[in-house]
Amino acid sequence: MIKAITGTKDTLPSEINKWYLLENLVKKIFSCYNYKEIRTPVFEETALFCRGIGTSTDIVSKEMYTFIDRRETSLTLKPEMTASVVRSFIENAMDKKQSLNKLFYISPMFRQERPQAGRFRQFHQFGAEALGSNDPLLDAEMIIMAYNIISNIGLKNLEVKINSLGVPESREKYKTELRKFLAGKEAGLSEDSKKRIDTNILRIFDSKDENDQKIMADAPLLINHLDDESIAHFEKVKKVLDSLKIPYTVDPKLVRGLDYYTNTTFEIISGSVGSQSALCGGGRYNLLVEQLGGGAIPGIGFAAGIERILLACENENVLNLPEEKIDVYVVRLDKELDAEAYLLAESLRKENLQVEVDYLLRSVKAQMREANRLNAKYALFFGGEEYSSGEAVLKNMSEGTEEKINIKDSLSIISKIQR
RNA sequence: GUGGGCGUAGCUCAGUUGGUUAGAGCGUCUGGUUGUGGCCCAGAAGGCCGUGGGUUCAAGUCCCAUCGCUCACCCCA
Repeated sequence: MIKAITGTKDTLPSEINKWYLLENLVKKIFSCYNYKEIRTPVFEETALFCRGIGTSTDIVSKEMYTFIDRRETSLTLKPEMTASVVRSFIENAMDKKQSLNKLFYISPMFRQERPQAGRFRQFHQFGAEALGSNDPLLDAEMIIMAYNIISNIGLKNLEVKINSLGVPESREKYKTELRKFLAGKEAGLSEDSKKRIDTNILRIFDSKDENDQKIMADAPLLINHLDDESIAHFEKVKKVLDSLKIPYTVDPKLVRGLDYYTNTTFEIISGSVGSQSALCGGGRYNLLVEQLGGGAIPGIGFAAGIERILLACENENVLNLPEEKIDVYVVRLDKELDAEAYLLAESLRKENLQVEVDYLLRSVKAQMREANRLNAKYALFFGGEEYSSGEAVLKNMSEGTEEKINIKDSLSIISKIQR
């Protein structure tokens, strides 16, 4: 038996309505903030992600689905959206058409990681990118939009964490200081963290190793080494969040993994999923557009994991949708009248009713069981004696009441059904 | 890439110290008088017990390998 690829899964009809609901909420909220949807190809030239995300990151160094096409070009299934959006932004000269571009997306992403709770190899994100302004109000807007969507859906066990990484100059100065602090303490660090001293020293703060945590408890914090402008920027973001009573905490140890972040970074964490608890993450990237060959244009964005949000919903027992119902089940009383029964169903469907008929030539009893299983509001008995007088029997399934109606007069049927 | 747990009907799971034709509940299908659902009752279909090898008179049960699922580490949404 051929099975779905490891780390991928089918979204079955029984769960699709939750996706619709979340996607519609996403579109509605983004539209309130005047963000416009953008769709980009699922694959791009590999070089885009190497330059955009950073070759030293785990995503680029070991998690990408990369392949060579017939023209010997290296292509990669997109592991995240920001690089693609920025590429499109530059390629389509969006900054020349309007000075601020506010974009959103809902799209599959691909990363070759080991699957676990809330992590898949093909997963889906929605997110937003605002390109063209360094206004801290936009930083706040990103956090607010993400928080609104996630809390609107009914999730409770949430934590908003924010931090500022400042600008590269102050960050480099700080890293040197952190290295000085760690000098002589390497022996006590975990193997992973020893490596991080060279690769990504900030990430040592994130370590789950107890000894690492102890050592880092006294380490100098980046947030205390920011330049004045970054501090002012961060203060303004916090002020807006305070005014709107967004329940956030400043987490000086929140270090996002991708190379392109500057200034504000944030995450929304759920306590209701497994170890992969970040439902959403984002931040400002004022250098990325230029790095990808565009102008010196500031940007900020976030991405949220749909599967993780739905998992949290399941674990918190929210997002319980009502049972699906259909309007009418046409019960065929005579086998010979199957085509006529179908045509009757068709005329009702033209009036936008949800209608089902039997395609299996089953007994009336079996058809009624089916009607019940489908939660039909009405059963319409077609055939028999009534057929010769141009009538059919309409049964209200919840009341159990029946009445004769004229078949030709489909509008009268509909008025009965739609009341 | 590393480590733990688990693979028995469509689903959730039982299967006793290895011992006859592998079970239950739910679901599906058919019936319970001629053309009527839900509840109830009766019956039926549906399993190379993940795959391959080994031990044994005998393996769903023990051993090895392999594949898959799952959770965690790394990292990320």
